[in-house]
Amino acid sequence: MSKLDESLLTGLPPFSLLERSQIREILDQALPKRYDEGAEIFHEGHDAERFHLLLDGYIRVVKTTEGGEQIIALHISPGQLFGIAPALNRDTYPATAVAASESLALSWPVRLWGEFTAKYQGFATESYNTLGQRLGEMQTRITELATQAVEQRVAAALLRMVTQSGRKVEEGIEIAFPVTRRNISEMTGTTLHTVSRLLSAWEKDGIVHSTRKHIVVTAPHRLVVLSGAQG
Amino acid sequence: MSKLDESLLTGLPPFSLLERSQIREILDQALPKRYDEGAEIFHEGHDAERFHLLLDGYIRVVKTTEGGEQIIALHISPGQLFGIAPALNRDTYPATAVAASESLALSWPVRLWGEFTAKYQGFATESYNTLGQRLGEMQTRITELATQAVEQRVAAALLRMVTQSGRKVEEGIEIAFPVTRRNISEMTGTTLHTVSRLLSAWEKDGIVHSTRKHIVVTAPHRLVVLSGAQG
DNA sequence: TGACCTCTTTGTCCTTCAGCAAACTTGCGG
DNA sequence: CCGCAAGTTTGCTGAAGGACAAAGAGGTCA
Repeated sequence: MSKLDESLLTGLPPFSLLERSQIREILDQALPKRYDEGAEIFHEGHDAERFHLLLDGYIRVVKTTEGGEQIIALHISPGQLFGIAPALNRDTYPATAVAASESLALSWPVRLWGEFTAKYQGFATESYNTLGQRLGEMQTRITELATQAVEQRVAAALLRMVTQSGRKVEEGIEIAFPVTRRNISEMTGTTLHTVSRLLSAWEKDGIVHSTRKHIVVTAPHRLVVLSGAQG
Repeated sequence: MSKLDESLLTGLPPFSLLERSQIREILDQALPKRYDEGAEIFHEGHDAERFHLLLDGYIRVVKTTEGGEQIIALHISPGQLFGIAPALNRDTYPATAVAASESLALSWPVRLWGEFTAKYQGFATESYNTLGQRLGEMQTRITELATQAVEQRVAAALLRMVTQSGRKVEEGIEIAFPVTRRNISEMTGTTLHTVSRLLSAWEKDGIVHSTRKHIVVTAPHRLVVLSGAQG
């Protein structure tokens, strides 16, 4: 097995302040792994044995209710840490992580967490920044769910995915990983039927263009208006 | 001005591992302050200049939408840290804190945060535990808002307040701070009218007994059933 | 004690959206 | 190339709960 290249980590915030030799050390302890679309990286409630860094692809962090309904808590983009239960002193994962598209991630055993935060300058800070952002995002979703109508929430969810993972194509901006109507309903607390109706309507209005598991936003500004421009 | 008594902090988790002399040091740097019911402790978006510890009373952490609607994000009970923006590297408060009842809190300038976490054993750990719990609670609220009907959410909200602050009285368990129908609607994303109807119905059923700003849960188990026993 | 403000209750109407049902499309595996 | 599974669309119906309206009940302050 060939060694991982140092350039993998060089640009990433948690490691940006580190020496080449330190990055080497970190990489030598990392376990790289590829995940197929739909594959589970870790499961809610299981022992948190490793923490992860996404190099490529997209991850959905999902909670399942006892009724069997799923709620998408979070999307992870390349370069982000995830499954960082140790940062919160938890010893089980609070949610399940599933690859939204084919993905590549590194992971380390949790016992290295303490070492990383102590030894590598900027690592702890950056991790807590991430946490803060996620907390803020969750806040926003709570207020959305509590105060906004379904249409606005769906619009906001689309916009969020676009900002987190949008890539420019000729028609507009495309969401870079596969998304189903059901997925969107799981992000917004509605049904896939309602999402389908909304997307159909927006398609007719020329705001989005969608095919199976694939969405391009052609008029983001109009979506912003629909979303009620929260925050 | 008289010195603060060391026993104030002795039992509290963030300080439980510390020496008497260390607690003295910490107290000497603290600014104690009393807040009337309804008084604001800090405001969303303002510079986070201090972090706080609630000694007595109850705090509501509130977000306001641009439409002017309020959402209650969190309740703080005595012994808990709050306004800990520095833990997440934020330099502004993410929400507004209001005293739900007459309250007493200590506070320290944020520049001491780094010192506290570095110097006092257990302080950092405990803070991040708290954060983890709050994150988990927010998760729970998101799934509730996304999947449960209003009645279940209101029942769950009552139960949450009862567990966090309930005190036993002869009739049942009483929520230890003033709560209005509007407050509950702000916790559950509904209207005060709907909350009023629910409470009236429950009163008729002998599940709760409520007077103005004041709620006693007389049959908690039945409320658990109504809440759908989430989690 | 009276005026006022906040909190609460209750009624009626009406919109939104979930639930149910069924058909259609697309892609994949055998 | 066919069959099947997963994803999507669309119509219909009904119920939950938000919006609007109005009045009653404490509490507080002058």
